[in-house]
Amino acid sequence: MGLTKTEIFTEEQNRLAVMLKAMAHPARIAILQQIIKANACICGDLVEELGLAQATISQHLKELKNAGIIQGTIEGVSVCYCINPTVWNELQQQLSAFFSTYELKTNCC
Amino acid sequence: MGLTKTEIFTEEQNRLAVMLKAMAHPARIAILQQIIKANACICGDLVEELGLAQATISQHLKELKNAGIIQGTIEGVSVCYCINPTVWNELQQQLSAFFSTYELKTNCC
DNA sequence: ACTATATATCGTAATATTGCGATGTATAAT
DNA sequence: ATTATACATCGCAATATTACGATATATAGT
Repeated sequence: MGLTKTEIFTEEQNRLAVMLKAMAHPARIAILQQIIKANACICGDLVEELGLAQATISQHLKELKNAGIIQGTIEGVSVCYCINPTVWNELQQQLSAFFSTYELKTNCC
Repeated sequence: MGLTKTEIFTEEQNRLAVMLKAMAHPARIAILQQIIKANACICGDLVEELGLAQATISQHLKELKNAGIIQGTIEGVSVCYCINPTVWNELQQQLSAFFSTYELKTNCC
């Protein structure tokens, strides 16, 4: 064993899990915050901002990109990363919907 | 290596990462959905609902409980699990705030 | 006390993640 | 063409996750 049984879950559950997993690391949360804060796209600045090696940051960026949360555009020597608005909004919607399904009721344990 | 460098991140970043990580698995998303749907708390029903072994479900429940997202109350032979309203709302607030920091601007890559 | 039921925990195998140094690749400048 | 800069990728070691069978624990009913 050791691998998730994706086949027994819905497409939606798997997709949400992938997105959340991409965000579920302090370094990647910090990267997203930095990208959002700088509005325009950043790249190697992240290596200096956070205290991680270049290879590590690059790997984290790849994971965020794979999940579709960010997008990178080559700009000369460097690469400019920014939020993917479509995916970002999609995720926001889905999470919002997910959280709002819960409603506190007294008859619980 | 192989372990996250939590010391270089803020308390908030680490906390959010822990919560998201707890939710970042299709089985645990399914479990949360089931718990919310059934409103009142469930337990071993989850084993039948999802197609996973009892030990596996128990482990997933433990992770959700460790993150504080759910809480379990012993009820005779069985254990009743339900959402922890405080943590749930906290997480909802934090995520909402996080997502709303982003605002689309044209001058991007 | 004995048995059934429900859940938790242990131990284990397979696989994934994290982080980094070293190295590759691709553009810009001289 | 050569060199510098910026990233990406490879390979590795340490650790974490996922899933499950087997076993422990704890309550309820007889």
